[in-house]
Order: sequence, then structure tokens, then C-alpha cells
Amino acid sequence: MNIIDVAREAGVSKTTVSRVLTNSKLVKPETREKVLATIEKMGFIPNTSAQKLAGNRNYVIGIINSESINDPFYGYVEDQIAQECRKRGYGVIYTVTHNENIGCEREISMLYGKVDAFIILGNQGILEKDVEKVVRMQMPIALFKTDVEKEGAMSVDVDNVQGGYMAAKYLLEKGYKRIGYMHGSRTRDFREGNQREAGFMKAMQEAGREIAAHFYGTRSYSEAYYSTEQIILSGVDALFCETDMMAYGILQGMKEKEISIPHNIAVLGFDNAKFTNYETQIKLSTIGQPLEKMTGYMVEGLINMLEYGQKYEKTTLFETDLIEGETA
Amino acid sequence: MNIIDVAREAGVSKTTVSRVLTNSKLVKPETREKVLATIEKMGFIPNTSAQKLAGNRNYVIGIINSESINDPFYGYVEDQIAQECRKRGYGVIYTVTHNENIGCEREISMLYGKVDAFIILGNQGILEKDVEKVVRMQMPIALFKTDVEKEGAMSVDVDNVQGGYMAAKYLLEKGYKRIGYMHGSRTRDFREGNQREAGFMKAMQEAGREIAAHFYGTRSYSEAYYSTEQIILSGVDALFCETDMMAYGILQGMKEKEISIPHNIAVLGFDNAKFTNYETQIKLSTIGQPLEKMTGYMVEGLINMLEYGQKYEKTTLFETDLIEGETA
DNA sequence: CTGAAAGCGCTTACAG
DNA sequence: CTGAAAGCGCTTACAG
Repeated sequence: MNIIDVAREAGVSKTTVSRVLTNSKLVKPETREKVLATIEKMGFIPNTSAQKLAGNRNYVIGIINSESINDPFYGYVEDQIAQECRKRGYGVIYTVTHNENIGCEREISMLYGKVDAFIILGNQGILEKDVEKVVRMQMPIALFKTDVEKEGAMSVDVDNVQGGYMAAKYLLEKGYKRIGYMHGSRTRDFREGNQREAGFMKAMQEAGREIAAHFYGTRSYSEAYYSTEQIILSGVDALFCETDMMAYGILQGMKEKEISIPHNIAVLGFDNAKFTNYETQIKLSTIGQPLEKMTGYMVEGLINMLEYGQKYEKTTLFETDLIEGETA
Repeated sequence: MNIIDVAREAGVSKTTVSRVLTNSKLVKPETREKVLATIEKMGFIPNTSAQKLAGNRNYVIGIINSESINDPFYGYVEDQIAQECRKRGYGVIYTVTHNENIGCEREISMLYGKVDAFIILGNQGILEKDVEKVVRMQMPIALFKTDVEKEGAMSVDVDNVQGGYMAAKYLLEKGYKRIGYMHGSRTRDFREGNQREAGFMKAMQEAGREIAAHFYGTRSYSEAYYSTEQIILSGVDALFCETDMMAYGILQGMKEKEISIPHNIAVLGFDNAKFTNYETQIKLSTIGQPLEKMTGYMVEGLINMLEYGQKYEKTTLFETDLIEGETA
């Protein structure tokens, strides 16, 4: 069933049907009514591929999630993006990458021709040449927390170095004496972690202080949880965790060992991840990312690129906020 | 940039380029190499809308999530579906509905023409006429835990009545005397809950027993959590919760009140939801849905509909499993 | 193995 | 306000 069937049924030309579909002014109200009624009766759905092909905009933004469809942090970000897009009359479709470090060519083509612009989320195996391809096809693209810089692509992230600096400053000012550090990776393949660490160390050096003990949690709740004993034995009185997920694992472990937080050990996280299931536990102190501001800026920018051909500087870094909870 | 540019650059016809793109045997190996090299060099991405329009299959399945992009249960289901699809050579793109009870027309058209088949997840405001539209367009469609029956649409769910029955049976056989029931909704707008309750009550009646106390948690962790006191005061020795989310809220509450589980109060959930953040807590006893089996059956069926025009009976109900954890 | 041509379902100047 | 016609970028019989 296509626009021609509808036209025949309604007794008009397909041009007129198309005009009705695109809300053109060039249709007499009664004609419009008649066509609309026919469409409804026949249950016709316009083929958006054909619409897009014919040169029209689709009002759809494509999101490529390089992390996991199942990640609470990016799930929240996707929600925010969808809301922002909706406000401006754009729909959103998603896809997730293979996670095999082969880039996201396949995902780009799945969406290409269907969406007006791209947003890439996260940093798992996103290749510069993928982004370049999109730029060369003249499509607006924005990168969210992705470690790729490319002329013509907008990029949004948080200033991890400044955040790490803020974290150390806070713990130092609170007067903690033996500050421990939980890394998200042992092999330094975690870019955000490296940056957070760089900022943290800078503040420590400025204060002439050293890390009392290092721990490693692979960014996971359970790995961190199982370090509880070791952390207690190390004798630290404060612990900075490169991600909230790890901080939560530790809070759980400490609770079971009946260690008073922050009295015996203070815990400071990083991310301000929204884990709704934790809402009733102790409120984590953490370095927060202004996610609403970041997604708002990004979507607005992307649509400006799309509608007005506006250009954006490659990377915009947002400042982190200190979120004072009950754990440090 | 299009197939014609590539053809010109490579010194062949666009037919040949197209054949390379579709992996046709009808191309001399050297010609194929040359074309491939040109494509790579130019950074060409075929327009999938045009491919689809020209009658080719896209090997992409569209998923419409009616619940939330941010829901751990459906997130896990989406992961499973994506894996199954991938095994069979299909990619997956997602979109989420407005949640305004106006159906999912918009979402269907965002995907229509781009995907070869649809999967609808969940039951938030999905209208029969939406499904009917897809069926009328001759596209395969599968419904997962959606309360719509439609000739031509495949539908997969768990047998909630049987699951509720199983839940009551289990608690009765364990010898609990005062069994409480936590509903997911006060207004009975929660279809699954109603079915679970029907099965539960059947088993209770067969045993000549009654519910000792009723509680209401709107399927939420925190609502359930805040009922803890009330549950303790009610004097029940076992509690069935219509969803795991509520059961987890209660476990948290009980833990804080230092109520021993299941010694003082047994807790039995329903869903077998995968909340990874809870992995280190007590293992919940629950009525499980065989999600892997369900998604496997669904994807296989959908692709059979797609590739062989096979038909499926409208609804397939899967039996629940009793998952014996540590809480009942 | 290769290419010219028709057609997929739509939109949009252009002419009236 | 309406319609005939060209064109969007591809695929696939058909002919060679």
C-alpha cells in the first residue's frame, strides 16, 4: 500500500496526498479532510525511507550507544537526550555497538539515511575514522564522553582533571590524613580514570601529600565490594573511588562489616550516577557531572548544526560539581 | 556521494558497485577488490533507506520499548534480543514510546521502511490498532509481554496465573501460617499483577486458606521499602510480592530493622529481574521467567515469519520456574 | 562477468 | 489550490 493507492481511493493526485502528509498549506481544507479520512481508513503508514530519500528531513536523531543498552548511567543520559529532542520536535532511535573494538561502521549504516544527525555515547571502541565518515557525509554529529576529536564533530565531556583535583582538595580540606585511591583499571586503559587521577595527584602534590594506599576495582560493584577487607586493613581514613559504581560496592561491604561511614572511613565517588535502586541507602558524596546541562547543550548544538549549518568548536568540557552526601 | 560517484571513480557501472555491496557472486574478484578499495578510499556509506526502498532486505529488526529505556528488566531483555538477532545476522535498532497512552504510531513510522520486522516490548499504552497497522503492512511483528492479541502477530508472555499459583503452593508447602500479599497496584490497572493474584488465590482457596494481610507497593522499590514497618506489625510470617523490585525494597527495609530472613519473615518475589547492583546481597527467592528461552523463541519465530512467511499462533505462554534463593 | 533500464515510494519545483 | 514529471540512491531482472 502506498501513496498512489491512497490517492486513487481519495480521488486526488499523489501530489496532493504528499502535501497532506507534509502539512503543506497548498491543500483546500475539505480536500485535506478527505485524504486524512482515507489514510485513517486504509491504515496507511508513509514509508519514511522513501520520504527521507526524496530529500525531506526525517526529524529523527540517531543515537549510537557504545557502552551497553543496559547501563544505568547511559540509560539516564539517553532519557535526557530523548526529552531534549522531543521538546524540539525530533524523535530518537538507538542502536548499540558490538563492543568488539571494530568501531561502529555497521551501526552508522543501520541508521544512515534514516536519521538527520548522530549522537555517539561513550568510548568503547569508537574509531576516529567512523566519526570522519559521518562528517564527510555532511551529517551533524555529536560525541558524548567519547575520546575522539574531529573537526566538524561536536564533542561534550566533563573536565575529569578538574574533577579529580576537586576531589582531592575536598578530602584534604576535610582534614583526612591517610587518603586511599581506588582505580578503575590496573592497566591504565581507562581514559577517564587517568584524567581523574592526574587532577587528583596534582592537588595532592600541591599539598605535599601522598596516596596512602592504592586499590583496583575495574569499575565494577562486586570487585570493589570484595576489596572491603583489604581497604579496612590498609588503615586509610578516606577513600576516593574513580567511579560511583565502585563506591557503592564499598559502601555495601563497609555496612556489612559495620564500619561507620564517614566516621571510620570516608568514601568519595565520581560520576553522580543515578542508581535508583540505591535510593534508600546512605547518600554518597561524589563529584558530579552536570548531565542535564551537558545533554541540553549537546542537543541544542546538534540541532543548530542541522537547521542553521552552525559550527561548533570541537570539544566543550563542563565543570564538575561537588555533591556533598553523607559519606565524606 | 553515492553509488554513481563510486562507479565513476572505480571505472565500472553502478550495477557492479551495487553487486559488490550486496556480495553478489557476479563480480570478478579483481573488479571487486578495485571497487572495495575505492569505497574505502572515498569513505562511502550506502544509503540504507535507498537499499531498503529498492526492495532489498535490511537485516535490521526494530524494537519499540513501551516501558523505559532505563528499565533494568527490559534492558536485559533487549540485550538478549540483540544477541539472538546478531547470531542470525540481523542488527537491531530501538526506540522508546512517549508513554502518554496514545499508542506508538509515531514510533512505528520512525522505524518503518528501515526495519524488516518489529518487536514491541511491554504494555504501556500499546494499542491494538498500532499492531493491526503493522500486520496490514505485511510486516512480521512480535509482542513481548504486551496485552494485545492480534491475528498475524506473534505474542510471547509468561503464564502469570500459573506463576502465582506456584508461588502460593510453595509458601504453603513450606508451612508458613500467616501469608501476606504485596500488590503492585491498588487500582488493578496492573494486568500482570491481576493474573498473578488470580493464580495465587486459586492455590490459597484450594488449601482453604486466606491472605493474612494486604500491602500495596506500586511496583516500586521505595514504596515497598517504606511499608517495612507495617509489614512487621502485621505479624505475617511470609510475604509474596508481585514484583522483585518491591521484594528488594522490603529486603533492604528488613535488613535495617534487623529482621532475620526467612526466619522471621519469608519473602518471595516474581520476575527474576536482573539487578546487577544487588549481586552481593542475599539471594532472593522468586518466581522466574525464562527470559532467554522466551527471547530465543521470539526472535527465531520472527525471523521465520520474515524469511519463510511462516505463521505463528497468536500467543505463547511460557511456564515460570521456581528459583530457590535464600529468602523463603 | 558486466551494464542499461525499470522501479521502489516519496517530495518538490514548475506550470497551470 | 491542484497535478504531471523529475529525481532522491539503490537493486535486480534482462540482455549480452
